[in-house]
Amino acid sequence: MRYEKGHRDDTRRRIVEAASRRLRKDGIASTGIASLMAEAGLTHGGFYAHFTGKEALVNDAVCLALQGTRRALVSAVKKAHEEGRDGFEAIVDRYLNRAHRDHPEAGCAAASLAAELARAQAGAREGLAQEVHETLSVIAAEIRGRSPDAAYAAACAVFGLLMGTLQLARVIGGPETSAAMLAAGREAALTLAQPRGE
Amino acid sequence: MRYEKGHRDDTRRRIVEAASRRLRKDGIASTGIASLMAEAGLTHGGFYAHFTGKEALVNDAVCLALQGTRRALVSAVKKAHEEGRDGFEAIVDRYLNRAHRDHPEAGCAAASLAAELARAQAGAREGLAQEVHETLSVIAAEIRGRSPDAAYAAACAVFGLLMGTLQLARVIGGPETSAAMLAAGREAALTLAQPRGE
DNA sequence: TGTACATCAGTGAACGCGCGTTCACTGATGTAC
DNA sequence: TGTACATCAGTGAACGCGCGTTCACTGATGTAC
Repeated sequence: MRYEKGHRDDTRRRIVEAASRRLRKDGIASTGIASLMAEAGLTHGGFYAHFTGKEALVNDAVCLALQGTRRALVSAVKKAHEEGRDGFEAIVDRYLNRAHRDHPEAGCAAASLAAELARAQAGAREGLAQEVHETLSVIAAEIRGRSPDAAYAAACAVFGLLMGTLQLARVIGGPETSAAMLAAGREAALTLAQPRGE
Repeated sequence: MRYEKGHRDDTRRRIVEAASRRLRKDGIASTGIASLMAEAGLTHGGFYAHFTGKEALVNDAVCLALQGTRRALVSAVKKAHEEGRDGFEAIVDRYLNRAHRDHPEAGCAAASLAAELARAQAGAREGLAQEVHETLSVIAAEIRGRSPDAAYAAACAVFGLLMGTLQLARVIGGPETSAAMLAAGREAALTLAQPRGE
């Protein structure tokens, strides 16, 4: 067909975007190449013109998703600062809420896929560490009154708390129990970011 | 063959135990009935004499694993109390350490499978909520100086923190980065259980 | 005591299906002459 | 301006494989007579 310049890149992007949503929704093992390509409006054979294999796609899709989450946190922080609110609190509220709990396909890839990625081949998590590191830095920047190292360490714990709490809220049934989980996580996150007294 | 009394129950237990390890190691979708039965010394056809389907096995195996984790925490608490140490600190150290990070097959099922269970059919997580609730109660009992409700809410956050931190430590490469994650999680957990000043 | 039968945990072939990957092919367009 | 050819994103049949589940069957034992 000889497509216009940029067509190939557009297609690739479309596949990665579709994968990014499907992987978060269904998990890596349960997401098939054929149905994914169909979702992107293509047939399965063309997949290997864009990627060396499933591993490579997973890597790209996970990185894209993590970038999206980070951007969402950054923009929540920016908006909060503009309105004179606390940036850290904005991050927590952006992460621990019902919409995020109920829509994993549009949410944090770490919460949806961390355990499965830990089991995956190395090629599927080449970019992961860097993306997580940058997200942790965004969180650390909103923790005041500590040395950079201490703020980063606190950010690690906060991100673990957010991820873990969201997972619990998703897996434990009952709207009220689940909402209580989110509330408990929120309060704990704020405690972790408080200026260190004691 | 007409086996001795109790043989059937023994076999069933053996299957559930094998599944409990394999599921935590490889995930639900990647664990096949046939290879699981082979691991238990049987052929795949016999599976349906013991379980209505994969869902039912997953449910039993996850509950067994969570019971194991809870017992480990309870025994760590007991030992700590006998030696005059803090029970909560014992729980945290029992959960966030290198052995647990490196051996998911013998570790916490929530950390390995929470996200996948959230996607699974209802039948695969019938017993989950109760098991998690009991584990949260064990943690809550070691958080002093709060009302029962506040201690339980704090336990929710602590368990989320432990799960999330362990997952991050597993997925982020580099022994030193990973060890720093565990240390950050440990410190944060202790902060969350501290008597409430501020 | 000896024989016929019921029991039932476990066997293994077979079912339809989806998986990741390969590959010969298509066909609309840009380029060379 | 008109024709022949190269390009290459995308197609779809085919590969071997493992999946969850079903089912007719096995065969050692306990029980009934």
